[in-house]
This record gives sequence, structure tokens and C-alpha cells, in this order.
Amino acid sequence: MKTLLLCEKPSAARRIAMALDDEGHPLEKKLGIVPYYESRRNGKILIIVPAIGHLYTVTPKIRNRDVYPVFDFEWVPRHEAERGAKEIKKWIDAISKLSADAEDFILATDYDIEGATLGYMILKYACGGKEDRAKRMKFSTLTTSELRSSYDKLLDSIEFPMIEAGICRHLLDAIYGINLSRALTVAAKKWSGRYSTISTGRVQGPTLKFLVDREKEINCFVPLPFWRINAKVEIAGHLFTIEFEKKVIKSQKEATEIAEACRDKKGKIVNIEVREFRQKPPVPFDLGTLQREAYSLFKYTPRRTADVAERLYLEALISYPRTSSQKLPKSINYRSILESLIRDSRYKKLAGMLLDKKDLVPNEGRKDDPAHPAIYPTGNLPERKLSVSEMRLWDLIVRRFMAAFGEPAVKQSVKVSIDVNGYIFYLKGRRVLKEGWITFYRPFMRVEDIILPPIKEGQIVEIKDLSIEMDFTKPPARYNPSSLLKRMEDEGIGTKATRAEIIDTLYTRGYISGDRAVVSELGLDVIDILDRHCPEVISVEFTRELEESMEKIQEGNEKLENVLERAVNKLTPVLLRLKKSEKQIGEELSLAIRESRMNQRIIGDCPVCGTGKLIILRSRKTGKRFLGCTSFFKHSCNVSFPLPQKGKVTAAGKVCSECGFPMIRLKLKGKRPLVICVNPNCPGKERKDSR
DNA sequence: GCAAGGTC
Repeated sequence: MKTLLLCEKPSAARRIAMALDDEGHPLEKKLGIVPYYESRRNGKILIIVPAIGHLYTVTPKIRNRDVYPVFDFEWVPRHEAERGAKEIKKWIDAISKLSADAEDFILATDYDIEGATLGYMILKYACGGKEDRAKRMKFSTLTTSELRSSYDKLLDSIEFPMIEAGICRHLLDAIYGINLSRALTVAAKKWSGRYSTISTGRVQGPTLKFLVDREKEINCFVPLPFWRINAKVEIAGHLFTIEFEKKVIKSQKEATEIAEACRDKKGKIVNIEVREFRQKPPVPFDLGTLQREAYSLFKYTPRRTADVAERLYLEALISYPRTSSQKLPKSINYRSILESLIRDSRYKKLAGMLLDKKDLVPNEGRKDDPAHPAIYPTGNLPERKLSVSEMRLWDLIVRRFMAAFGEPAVKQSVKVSIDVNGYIFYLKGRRVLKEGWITFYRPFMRVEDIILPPIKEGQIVEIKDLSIEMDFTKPPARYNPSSLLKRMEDEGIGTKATRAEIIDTLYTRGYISGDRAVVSELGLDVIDILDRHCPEVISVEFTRELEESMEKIQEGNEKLENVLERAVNKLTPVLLRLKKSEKQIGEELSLAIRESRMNQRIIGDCPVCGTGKLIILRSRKTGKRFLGCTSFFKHSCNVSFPLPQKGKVTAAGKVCSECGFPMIRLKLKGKRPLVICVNPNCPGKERKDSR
């Protein structure tokens, strides 16, 4: 008599199998590509098999993608709906086979909406209608003790209300996203005769709207002039920059008066304010915080960081990275991780310092995750040579982990007030008095000490280099991939696992371009059209409403059917109106698509003439593609660079750190994208950093 | 070649 235990993913299956086996040594087996485990617990045989996330998905019954509105959706195995999901069939087949000789069924996927829903679909379709008799393991961490106790206290059934809410989420997202995307795509295709994907959705829509709103703010911004006073002070033979008490002076007259009054005057130190403060260690990484830190330190996009972290996780160097937790439960065994890290010469001293402490208590953050702890190093050391990006990210995670256990840093700030002919200037210094956690995080600290020489009140000092400078107020900054991700997090749209991908989609659709995301005409038009016809889908309120409906469904106060019916009633007239306006919308979009396609061919500024742009061209003679300068058409620059002939070439959005030439992103089929400098003679070409 | 959500 066997019991089938269904898990969300292979790593979880493994942990669960180990925890539940009486001896802690489950049999490791394989059915084709699918790993599974046989554990023995109290005389019972447990077959523990993982899924790989969702194996089933919703798809419109009408497969012709030119048709809309479509409101009939069905759940199908993912490989039937998505290309590139071939392995899903093997997983479903394996689970079906294993379930055939199982008597009892236990759902052990993550205890959240998606976990419950994906488990339900597998029990229902792959296991042959076992959803009603399956029991449920409820756990929030994959620790041995919690897994055992959740097995001992099995819930009698899977959580149907939560599943109904999950199904609702899938269907609503599909109904809105697919219909509106089809409407826009079809309109453009009919007008131009060319296919180009124009997509939107519950998360894409509002995210693009953030960018468009910012773009408009920037366009409407009127810069105002202001003046500032620059000056230095000489103390003990050293020059220090000082700040005038008012950072911004609104009139030139006032600025000039101050400058006149202070130039060639001596200053008198009238006040010295010394402040000491403690700074707590940084909290361990959740995915979003890691993505932001990696962007700020290394300029890695959130997507790249997610990809690299995924690889580190698959090689067992770090814990599960798709987490929103900033907490490190004791059960991960801080000491054993540090004892393992100590084997790396770089961490020997640091890990040793922590191991000498009596108590190891991490400074945890506020954010939590029901399914996973914060990201931490497993203590394993790399078995192969890591790429530069893998090494940097691993090092960052290791040091952040250690820093979280460090002592608070003690810092001192000094503010010296200098009176110059009645005007006050500030000289600011800062220094670290006690490093504490900074010792561990040193390579990633960006603030330098400014150490002031001994000064005392009443001292007379020399003012140097006093000048006035005119500047203009600046418009709000454009989003970059990192700040956009933060905005999404703050607004609660998307998930930790999808946000980076959705931002990437906005780039590939040609809605935005560049590191400081500039919105294209196409992006503006899409938002404009949706704003006129269907403002709900570009509003964050849409997600709020969905969440409310899901909550009500879970409480039993709402039915899935009613929520869907309301959505259909809302969307039907919208889609009909879109269809009626197809011509006009098609024209508007098609023109913008052309411009967007053109923009996507631009790789960066021409490093030779400095005025033109490098653009992807095709040789008339050979048909080969290459990079040429747009100034060529004005007969002022004829520089050209060869391009790889295979794969998709896009702008990397940055210049080479070695030679300053623009870089391309080359995506070969089935491979990870490469970022390459366009300069064939780049000095960096000798060395290797492919990622 | 459509969404967003899991996961590899």
C-alpha cells in the first residue's frame, strides 16, 4: 500500500523525502527525466514526486490567435499550450504512472494560492480525479521538524476555497490579457499587413503606465534656474569642500551678493557639532533587495540577477532565491554554514570572527515569505570556476549573510559651522569609529570617510576657490529596471518571480528602451489607446480588485462564476468598441511600431564621430548585417563594425568598460544572452567575461 | 508570435 506525496519542485521533494524517511535515507529513483523518492515512514511506503511548478495552464478553446473576444477557456497540460514546454509531458506521464498504484494521496506543494492550485490540477488531471480524497501537508518552512509534524497532522482535504481563488486569478489574467493583446495585435496587423506582438495585461499595463506617467512629467517639466555657492576651506594645508547653508539660491543677485561678501575673507569656526550613532547591520537578502543591490553595485538588470541567482541555486551554492523573506530561521544552522565557508580563504578570517561569537543572531528584516527563508549561502564552495557575474553575486550573498550577524557599526558625523563675514558655511566630516558589520561588507560599501583635521572653535580658516554656479532644477528621473521593479513591489503588482521578466517584456515589445527607460511612441500609444477604451487594465486598482475578489472567494462570500461573469460583462463592450475602431487603432500602432523597430536597430552612440548613432544595417551586396553610423547618410562618418550573422542582436544599453564602445546583446537560440563589445580591436577581448 | 503564475 503506497502513498503518493506530490511536491511543487524537485528540491522540495528531496527535502521532504529526507525528512519523512525513518532512516533519513530515502531511495532515490527516476522515471525518465523525473526524479522521485521512496521513503519509509512507520511501515508505510511514501512515493514522493515533484512537479516543476504549474503543469497545467488555462488556454482559450479557440486556438486561432486572430480571434477575439474569447471567453471560453480550458485547463490543458502546459506543453499543449506553450511551445518550449516539451518536458512537461514527461512529468505528467511520470506522475500519472506513479499515481496508478498509489492508494492514498497527499498534497505537499507550497501552502499558498499557486501551490494549492497547481497541486489541485495535477491531482485532478494527472492522477485521475484524486483531488477530493487527497490529504494536505501544511508547512511554512522545509525544516525536518516542521515537515514531520505537518505529516503527522495532515489536513483532511486540500484547500478548495483557496484553489477557487487561484483558478479565478488564472482565468481573469487570461481573459483580460489575451483578449486585449489580441485586439491590439490584430488591429496593427490588419492595417500594416505585418505581424508584431502588442501585448498588455494586469501587470504589464500598470507597469507601462508608471513609465508613461513619468515620461509625461518629464515632458511637462519646466526647468528653473538657481544658483549655488561653491567654496573650499584650507585647514592644516588640506583643502575641503564646504557647503553654503542654503543649497539653493533662487536669484542671481542674491548669489552674487553673498559671493562678493565672502570672497577673500577669512572664516571663523563658530560651532562644531559631533554626533555619534549606531547603524544596524543590513538585513539578509530577499530577491528584490538582491536585485536592487546588484543593479546598484554591478549594473546587473533584475532579470540578469534572477538568472545568475537561479544558477547558483541549482548548483547548491545559495538557498532558493525566489523569496520575499528577509528572515533567517535558526534551523538553517548558522554555525554549520559558517564552518563550511571558513574553508574559502577569502572568508576564513571573517567566518572565524563570527564563529568566535557566543550567540549568532541575524538582524532580520520586516518582510517574510510563507514558503521560503531569505537568500543565504549554503556553505558549499564552487566546484567549478564561476563566471565573473556568478562569483560577484555569490560573494555578495555570502558577505551579506555574514554582515547580518555583525555588530552594529558606530559612526561619527561632524558638522563644522564656519562664519564668513556673517554667512554660514558647513564643513562636514564623517568616519567609522567601530566597523562592526562593515568588516564583512567592506567591498560593497560606497560611502568613504571624510576625516577632518583637528579643529577648534574660534579658529580662523582660509576660504578658497569661492565661486557661484548656475544650474537648473531637474525633472524627475526616468525609471531604470531597478527602480521600476521597486515601484512594482511597492504597488504590489507581479510577484518576486515574475517582475523582472515583465520588465523585460516591455523592452522586447519595444515599449521602452535604454537603461533609463525611455518610453517609445509605441509605448505611449498603447497606454493612450487602453486609457481611452479600457482604463481598468492599466490601473493598479485592477490588482486590488482581483485580490479583494480572491479574498471573498476564500472566505466563501463570493463565487468564481460571478467574478468571471462581471469581468466578461465589462470586457465585452470594450472589445467590441476596439474592434470597431480597428482601422484607426491599427494605423496609430503601425506607425509607432515602425519607429520602434527602427529604434531597436540603434545600438548606441558612434564612438568615432560622436554625433551619429550606430545602427544595424544590411549589406546590399552580401546580405550580411553590420553596424554602420547614421552620419554615413550625411556623408560625414563611414565607420562600420562587423556583427555576428547568427542570433538576435539588440542594444545592451551600455558601453564597454575597456574601450568605451557601445555593446550589443547577442541571443543565440537555446543559449544565454552574451553581452559583447562591438569593437573588434577592444583590449578586453583577450580576457573573458561572457556574462 | 497573446497574460501571469509556478519552476528548470
